[in-house]
Amino acid sequence: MYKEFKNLDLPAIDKEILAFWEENDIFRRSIVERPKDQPFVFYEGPPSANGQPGIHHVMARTIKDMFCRFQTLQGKRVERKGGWDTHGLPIELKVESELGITKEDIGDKISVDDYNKACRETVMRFKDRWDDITRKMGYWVDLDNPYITYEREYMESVWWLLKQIYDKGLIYKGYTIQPYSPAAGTGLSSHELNMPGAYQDVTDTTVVAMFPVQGGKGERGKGEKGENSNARPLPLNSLTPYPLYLIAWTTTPWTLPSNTALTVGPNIDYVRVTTINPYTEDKVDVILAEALIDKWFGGNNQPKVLEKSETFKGSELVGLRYEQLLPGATPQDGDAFRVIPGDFVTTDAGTGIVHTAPSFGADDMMVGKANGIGSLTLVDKTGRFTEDAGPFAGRYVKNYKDEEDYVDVNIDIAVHLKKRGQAFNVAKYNHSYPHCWRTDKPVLYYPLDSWFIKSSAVKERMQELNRTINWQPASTGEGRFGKWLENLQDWNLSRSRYWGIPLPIWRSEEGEEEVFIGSLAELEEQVSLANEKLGLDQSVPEDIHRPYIDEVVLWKNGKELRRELDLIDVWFDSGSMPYAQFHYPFENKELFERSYPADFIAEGVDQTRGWFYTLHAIATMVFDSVAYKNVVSNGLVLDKEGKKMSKRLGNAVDPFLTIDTYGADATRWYMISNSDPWDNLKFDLDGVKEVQRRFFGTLYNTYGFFALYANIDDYNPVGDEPVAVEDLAEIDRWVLSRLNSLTVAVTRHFAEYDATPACRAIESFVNDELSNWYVRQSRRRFWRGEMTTDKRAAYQTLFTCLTRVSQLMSPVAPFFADWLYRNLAPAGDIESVHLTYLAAADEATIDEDLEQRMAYAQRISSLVLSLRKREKLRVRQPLQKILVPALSDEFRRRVADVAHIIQSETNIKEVEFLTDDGFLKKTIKPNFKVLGKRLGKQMKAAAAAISQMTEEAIGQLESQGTYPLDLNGEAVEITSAEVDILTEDIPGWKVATDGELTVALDVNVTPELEREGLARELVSRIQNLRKDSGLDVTDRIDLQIAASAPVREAVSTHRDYIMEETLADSLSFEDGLDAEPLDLPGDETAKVALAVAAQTPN
RNA sequence: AGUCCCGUAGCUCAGCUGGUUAGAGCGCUACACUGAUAAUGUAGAGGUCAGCAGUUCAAGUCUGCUCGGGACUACCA
Repeated sequence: MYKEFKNLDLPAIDKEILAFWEENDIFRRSIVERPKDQPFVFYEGPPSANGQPGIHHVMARTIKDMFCRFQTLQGKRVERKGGWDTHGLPIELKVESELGITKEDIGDKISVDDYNKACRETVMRFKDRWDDITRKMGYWVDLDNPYITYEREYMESVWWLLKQIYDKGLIYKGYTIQPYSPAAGTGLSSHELNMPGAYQDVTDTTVVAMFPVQGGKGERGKGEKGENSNARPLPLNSLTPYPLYLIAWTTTPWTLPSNTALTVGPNIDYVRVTTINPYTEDKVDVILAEALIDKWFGGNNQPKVLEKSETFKGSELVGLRYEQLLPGATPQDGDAFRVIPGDFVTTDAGTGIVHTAPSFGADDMMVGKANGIGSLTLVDKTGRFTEDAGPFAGRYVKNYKDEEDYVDVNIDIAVHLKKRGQAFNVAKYNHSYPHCWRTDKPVLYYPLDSWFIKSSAVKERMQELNRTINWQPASTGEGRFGKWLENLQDWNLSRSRYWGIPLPIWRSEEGEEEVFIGSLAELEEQVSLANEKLGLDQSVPEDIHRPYIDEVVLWKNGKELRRELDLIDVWFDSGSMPYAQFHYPFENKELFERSYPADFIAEGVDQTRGWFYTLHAIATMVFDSVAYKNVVSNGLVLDKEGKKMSKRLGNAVDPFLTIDTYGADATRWYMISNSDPWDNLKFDLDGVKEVQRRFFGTLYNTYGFFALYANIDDYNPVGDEPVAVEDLAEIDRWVLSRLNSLTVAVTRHFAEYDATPACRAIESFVNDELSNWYVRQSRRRFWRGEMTTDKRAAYQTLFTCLTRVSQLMSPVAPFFADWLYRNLAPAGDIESVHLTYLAAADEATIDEDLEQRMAYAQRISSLVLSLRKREKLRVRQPLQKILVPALSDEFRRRVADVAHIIQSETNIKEVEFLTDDGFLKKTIKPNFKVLGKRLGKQMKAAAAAISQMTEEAIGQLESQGTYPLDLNGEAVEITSAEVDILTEDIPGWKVATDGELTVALDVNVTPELEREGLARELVSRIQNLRKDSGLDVTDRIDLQIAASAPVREAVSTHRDYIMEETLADSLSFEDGLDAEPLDLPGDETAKVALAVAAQTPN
C-alpha cells in the first residue's frame, strides 16, 4: 500500500527523514559505498562557533551541501570533514568584554594561562547550536571528526607550512604602518577595521600648511649664490622678492610635527603663484599643482592670484629642500625635509603636494623608505605627543580619554601655524575615518614591528594559477580576486595577541641569530640542544599556546634565543586546513594526496580576500598548486527590504524558527531557486511559503494522486513488466521525453555549479508539465476500468517521473526527495534516494518532434478555451469542430497526431484542417535575424517592401520559393526561408491567434450537442452529490431522477454514459422525487436522489 | 575614493551569442472548471526594460557617462 496523507507537513517530513538517516547511517553509507578511486574533494571552510548561526549560514551551507550531494548521485565519493576556526581577535575581544578587562590587564589582572583557558571555553560555546542547525537543515558534513585549529597537531602542520615558506626566503621582519587603537592599546586587523560602523563620518580640522623653501626668503631674485643649498636652477627661481613656500594639505594636523618630506607627482604640472597670506596679509609665493589653483584661490575668503609662473613638472621640484615646519627633533635615520617623487600623488584633492610623515601613513612610509628621508614619531602608543613635540608635548592627538575639557590639539596646531605665518588655509572637512569598533575612538596609523610573508614575490604565479580556477560567478575571480592579486601587498602575519598559534621563531636579543621551527620534533631537538648548552632542564610543553611556549629558550652560536611574542594571523590557520586537517605531512600522506587540491569549495564573497585568498596563497607558495579547482562565492542574505540583517535592527531571520515552521527543504529551495546565489538575496518568508505551496504542494498532490489510484488498483510498478515503448500513449512518451530533457539540463547545470536554473527547470517540469498537463490529461486512464496495458503504461510513466524527480531534486531538497522516493519504493526497502545513482538521461527517449507536437496541442487548446470564453460557451457543452489552417504538411501531421488531446481538453468533436488557400488570409513578415544578416543596411527598406506584398505575391513566393524585391532601384531576391508566412484570419469565423497558430471555432450548438451537454452537466452534478454524500470514489450507486422534458430526453439518449461515469448500477425516473432541484443551464431543472447500491460488484 | 555585483510589471525574478508584440510566478479583478479540489484553467489591469549619450539596418541585450542599492578594498594628503 502506498501511504496517503491529508496535508503536506514539511517540518514533520524533516523529522521523519532525519530519524531515518540517523538510524540507518545514510550519510556515512553515501560516502563509503562509493569507490575510493572516484573522489570528489570538498573542503569545509571552518566557521567559528563563538557566535550563533544565522540564516546566511543556511544559505552558504546549502550551496556546499547540494553540489556534494549531486556528485554523490553521480557516483563520486565525497568525504566531508567538518572543521572549527577557534583562534583570533573576535574571540579574544569577546572574552575581554565578558571578563570586563582590556588588553593591558592580561598578564596582570589575569594570567595569560587563565585568559587562554577562557578563550578556549568561549570558542565552542555555541557548538551545540551549530550542530543543531547543521542537522536540521540537512547539511551533511562529518562533525564527529572535525579539524580544530587549536589542536596540537593542527598547529604543528601550520608551523610546518610556515617553515616551508621561510625556507624559500619569503618571510621577513619589518617595520610597518598598521592600524592601531590608542584607546584600546592594541593594533587592529583589517578585518576589525571593516566591522560595520568602523568607518564613521567625522569632521576634522584641516590645514594647508606652508613649508618655507630653503634659501627662498626673498633673496632668490637677487641671484643664486649664498647659502642657498638648492643648487639646481629652478624655473621657479625667477624674479620675485617674496618668500617662497611649498603648500600641502592635511586632514590630520597632529602629524605635521612629524613631517619629514613633501611628495609631488613627477608628471604633474606645478606653478608658482604670487599671492597674499590670508592670515598675515604678507605677500608670498607658493607652489602647488596648476590644476588645483581654482580650489584654493579666488573664491570667498580666498586669496587672489596676483601673478603666476610658467608651469613646470613635479620632477623638477624633486630634491628641493625646505625648512622643518615646526622646528624640533630631527630624524637620525635619514636625510629629511626634501621634496621627493611619489606615484600616488594626484590632483583630485589637496594641493598636489603631499605632506609626508612616514610614521603615520603607509604610503608615506613606503615613499619615505624609497627616498631615505627618515622619520619622526612624535606620538606615543597612548596617542600622546612625546616630549620632543615642543609646545604640544604631552597632549592627546584626539580625545582618547574622554576628557571633559579636552581641547583639540589639531586646532591649536592650526592656530600656531597661523601665528607663524605658515598656514595658508584652515577649514573643517567632513570625511569617513576608521574607528576602533570597541572603543569607538579614531584609529591611528602607527609604525609597528611585524613579521611578513612576501606574498608580493609570488603574485604573478598566483595570478597564473588563479586563471585556472573556475569561479562562480566568473566576475569575482577575474574582478574582485584578480584585481586584489594584481595589487597584492605583503601579508602581515603578526598579531600582538594571546590566543592563537604562536610564531615559531626564536631570536637572539639583537636579532642576529634566528631559529625557525617547522615541527615538534625539531623543537624537541632544539630544546635538548639548548638544555645542553645552557644547562637547563626544559621540555616541550604539552600545550604549545602562550604562555607555555614563551618560556622555552633556545640556543644558537652562543646566543640565547627567545620566541618572537607575536601570534600568527588566524587567516593563516584556516588557509592551512587542506594540510593541517590531516596533520600533513606528519600523518595521512596518502589521504592528503588523494584529497588535494579540492574540486570544490564555497563561501560568501566576503571570503574573497579572506579564506579564498589564504588557501590560494599558501597553496601557491608551498605546493605551487591551486588549493581548489571550483569555487562558488555567494552573496549576502539581506532582509526583505534589502537591508543588511543585524541584531541591532532586529531584522535578523532566525534560521531555527524558519526551518521549524516551513521545513528545511522549502527554505533551501527558496534560497537557491529565487535568484542566483551570488546575487544578494532579499530573504522574504512569503517567498518560502510560496515555494512550499506551489512547488512542494503540487508535487505532493501529484504523489497523492498516484498513491490514491495505485492503492485502488493495488498496483505495484516495481516488478511490473515494462510496457513496450510502442504501447505507450503519446502523452506518456511525451512526458518521458520531457523528463529526459530535464535530466540532461539539470545534470549539466549542477555540473557547472549553476543550481538556480536547475531548480527552476525542475519546478517548471513538476508544475506545468507533470502536474498540470500529464496528470490532468491522464486522469481518466487511472480511474477507468480494468488494469489494461494502457493503464499500466500510465502508472509506470508517472512512477518513473516521480522517482526521477525525487533524484533530481534531492541535492537541494534532501528531505522531501527522500520522503517521496521512499514512499514510492516498495515497502520494507530502506533505500534512500541519497544512495542511488542518477542514471544518465536516456537520450533515445527524447523526441523533439513529439515535444513540438505537444506544444501545439497545448497552445491550440488554450486558443480554443479562450474562444469559448469569449463566446460564452462553457467547456461542458460539446462543440462540433475547430478549424486549423495548415500551411505545411508537416504542421498538419503534427497537429493531427495530437488532435485527440485537443478534443478531450476542449470538448470538441473534431479538428479540421484548412488547406484551401481561398479561405485563408495570409500575412507575411520578414525573418529579421536571417534576412538582417544578409541585407544589413537594406533591411529597413526590405521590411517595408515585404509588408507591402499582396496575397498574390505571397503565393508566388510560396510556390516558387523566391521573390524579387525592388529596394530603391536595387533588385534583391528573397527566399521563403527568409520570411514567416502566417494566417491571422479566416473570413467569416470566430478566430484566435497565437504567433503562427490560428484556430477557428464552430460555435453552432445543435439540439444533439445540447442534449449531450445536458448529460454532462447532470453527470457533474451527480458527482458533486456523490462527494457531498461522502461516498468513496469506488462506491456504486442507484440513481433516481425527476426532470424537465429536455433533461429526460438527454438522460435517455446518454443513459449508458451517465451510468458509467457515475458508477450507477441503476437509473430510474421518479416524478415525485423529493430532493433539492439542481441548477442546470438554461431553464432546465432536475432532481436527483442517489443511494449506495445494495451490493458492490467487483 | 577605487574595484565588483545589481537596477525589467505593485513584489520576487527570467530574457541564450543584439533581430521587431519584453515573459513567468505571486498579488489584484472577472469568469470558468470540479472523481488531485485550501488544487486548476481562461481573460483583464499593470512596463519610458533607472537615466543620458553612442555603436548598429536593428539595443532590455554591446560601449561610455550619470543616478540609485549593495559588497569588498582603502588613512591617497
